[in-house]
Amino acid sequence: MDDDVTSMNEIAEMLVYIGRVARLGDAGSDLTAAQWTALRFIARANHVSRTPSAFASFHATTRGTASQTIKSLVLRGYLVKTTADNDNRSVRLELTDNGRKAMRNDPLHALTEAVNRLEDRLRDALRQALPALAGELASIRETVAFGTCGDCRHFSSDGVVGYCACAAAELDPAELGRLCVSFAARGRLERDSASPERKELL
Amino acid sequence: MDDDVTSMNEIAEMLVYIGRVARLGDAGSDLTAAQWTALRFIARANHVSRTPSAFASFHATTRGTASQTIKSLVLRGYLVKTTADNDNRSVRLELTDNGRKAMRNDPLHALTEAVNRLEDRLRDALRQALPALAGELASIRETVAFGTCGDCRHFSSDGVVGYCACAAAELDPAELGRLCVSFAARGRLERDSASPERKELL
DNA sequence: CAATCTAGTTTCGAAACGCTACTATATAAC
DNA sequence: GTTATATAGTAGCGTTTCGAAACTAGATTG
Repeated sequence: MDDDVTSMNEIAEMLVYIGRVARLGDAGSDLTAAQWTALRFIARANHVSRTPSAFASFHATTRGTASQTIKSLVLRGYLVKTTADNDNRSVRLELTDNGRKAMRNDPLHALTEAVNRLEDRLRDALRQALPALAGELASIRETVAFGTCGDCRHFSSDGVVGYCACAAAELDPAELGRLCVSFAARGRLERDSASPERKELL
Repeated sequence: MDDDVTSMNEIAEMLVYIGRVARLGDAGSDLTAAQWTALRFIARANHVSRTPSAFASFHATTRGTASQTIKSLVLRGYLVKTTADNDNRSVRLELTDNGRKAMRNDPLHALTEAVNRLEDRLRDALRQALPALAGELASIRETVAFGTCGDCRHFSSDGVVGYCACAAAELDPAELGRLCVSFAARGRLERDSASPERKELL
């Protein structure tokens, strides 16, 4: 029993350790760790999630800090801002050609390569365990979880086109693998009322 | 093929995301995230690894920064310094009673709890995959990996007492589950000459 | 149309961090 | 045994990050 607690702690510490080491490897390139995280997020987020606010919650920081990080990327010409069609307060972010080019040198590739070298069995296990873990963590913390539309509870498919119950609209197939702020994990039911303020997005 | 690359990237990003979210939850308590990391490390490191330098490499930062972080914990009465018996330059760090008490409120417990809620199958997979991943990452980066004596290549046991080939000495059973700077992963052989400067420790 | 909510920005102070320079001890070379 | 070199740790400085709070402006509710 006590043994078990110890081993959970070891897993948790290892997770933090790996995340930190991978993130800090970002040093040396022309972008800072925070800037890489932002660029990566915008590159992987779906349409409604490519906003400063969504990045702020993904990055577990404040909107103010997120705004600064994004501003620096816009100044460097890696991101462009456009105002959303339906809401003049809101900003949509997109990668420029330079941004896409920069992403090809993403220092995270070291971790990607490390994942690649794992046995298939372990890699598959990670693929399953990590989203579940992110969901549990978000539930405990009562924060927003991030996940892809294809894994989302709001998603359904009639075999031909995907549908998102959250957006109440058909889903562009390209969005399926993208991150969404209004992601809701499938499976466990208790998590239903975790984040009260989750309505209009996507 | 291209699909595979995408999914490795997703795993890598998820790892960084979870690590970051867990770490940032540290905010709100009386210690900063860096201070928690230091306290946690000293609490989990074996005898030869409870030094400022070992913490610096674990935390992927410089010795200068590590020194500051540790100084602040000493000032707060969470750590004490003693000079090593055999080397007057070197410092050994230990938790005080206050330090141990503080550890009971470690904000990382949210992640530990999340790990706890996973299915057994997934948790076991993490227990295997993460050390392997840390080893691969360290190998790619050519940095020091961290792991516990029990998983170390230098470790052997005749069934009664454990022995560490690196320290050339019997191993206190209490050290088995502790982190060590001179950890060397078992299994893959190619990793043998990864870090040249790994000799005298433990 | 007034009150309230939300998206985003700005400013400021505190801390983290990397870098460089420095002290002191240990080890190696000759 | 003296000199050179490596290692453990610290101190100071400038940059960057980050959180908190104040602020602007567009949306929403009643």
